[in-house]
Amino acid sequence: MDDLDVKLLELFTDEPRIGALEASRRLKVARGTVTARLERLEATGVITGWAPQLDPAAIGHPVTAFLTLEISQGVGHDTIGDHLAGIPEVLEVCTITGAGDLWCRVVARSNADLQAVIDRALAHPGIVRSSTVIALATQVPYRVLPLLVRSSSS
Amino acid sequence: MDDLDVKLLELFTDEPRIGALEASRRLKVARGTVTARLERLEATGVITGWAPQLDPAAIGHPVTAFLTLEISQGVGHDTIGDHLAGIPEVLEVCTITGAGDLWCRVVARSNADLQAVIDRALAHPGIVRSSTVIALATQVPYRVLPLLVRSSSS
DNA sequence: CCCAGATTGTGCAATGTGTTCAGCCAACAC
DNA sequence: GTGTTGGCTGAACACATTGCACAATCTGGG
Repeated sequence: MDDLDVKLLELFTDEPRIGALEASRRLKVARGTVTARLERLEATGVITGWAPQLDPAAIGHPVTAFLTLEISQGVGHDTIGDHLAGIPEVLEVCTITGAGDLWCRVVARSNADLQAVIDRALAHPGIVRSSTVIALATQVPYRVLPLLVRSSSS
Repeated sequence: MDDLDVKLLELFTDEPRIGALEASRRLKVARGTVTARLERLEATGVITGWAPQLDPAAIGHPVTAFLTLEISQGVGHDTIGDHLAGIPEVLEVCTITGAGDLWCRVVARSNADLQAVIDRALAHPGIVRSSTVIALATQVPYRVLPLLVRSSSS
């Protein structure tokens, strides 16, 4: 994870559709080096994928909310996780610190639809309490790159 | 946004490095159709980018936490947003419902480092209160595709 | 019925990819 | 010092893919 790796990732983040050859020209290295570096970054898990990023808002789900769920004692997190994974509007689920808690990101077509989504999410006897906050605006869109640029030492 | 669009997105999510030609073979459509569809999906904002996905854990930041910040009256969200945007470990910031609140996702090298990151995030006079939860495990990794598969009507 | 827009299949030149090769250099162990 | 290893380079090659343009066909709505 040296300077070249960081430059590569910056370049491919800015202009993902350039190929190995064009990247090698920009960075003034051999094409094989670009290929090898990218392979290594994928092998070490730094690059987890090249899938296209999709915008839930653009496919009719402009409402985002965060749910915090409290799970009853004795019910596995995985049980609830599987339940939530079955709901398409649930985009992400994490276990968090606290008394057996889960956090999840959900989206919906409207505030009314959000209610329905939440109802579906909560329709599991293992969930004893929940709280919801609605995301109003994105101040900083999800990003990872700044981490790299600063700490290219790792 | 019809069935073909969904199949295209599924295909490119599963195997992003296949090209237009290979995709056209798999879906049994003309290459030009694949190209045109992808261009349209990008133009309409459904596909927001093709950047490689990076794993913060793989670059030395395995600790994830969610902060909820309460902002003092009269201080703009943007002010705090800019402050937070300047911190590389802050990966995402949203305004949320509630009394002038912000939510953010931060990562850190360790629990000790997390403390330092949080201190930096809170080092703004406009922030009057905060709470932190640490993400322990990912039950459902971030995804969008299930939304499409179900609601390909939109 | 007619039309605009989408899709198709085709062809070609230009470009990029996968692969391999030998040569070079720095770091390292002995 | 010597030898070895690993990474980078520049080059070559066959092959696949892309960008672009074209006319033909299909399809849904006015």
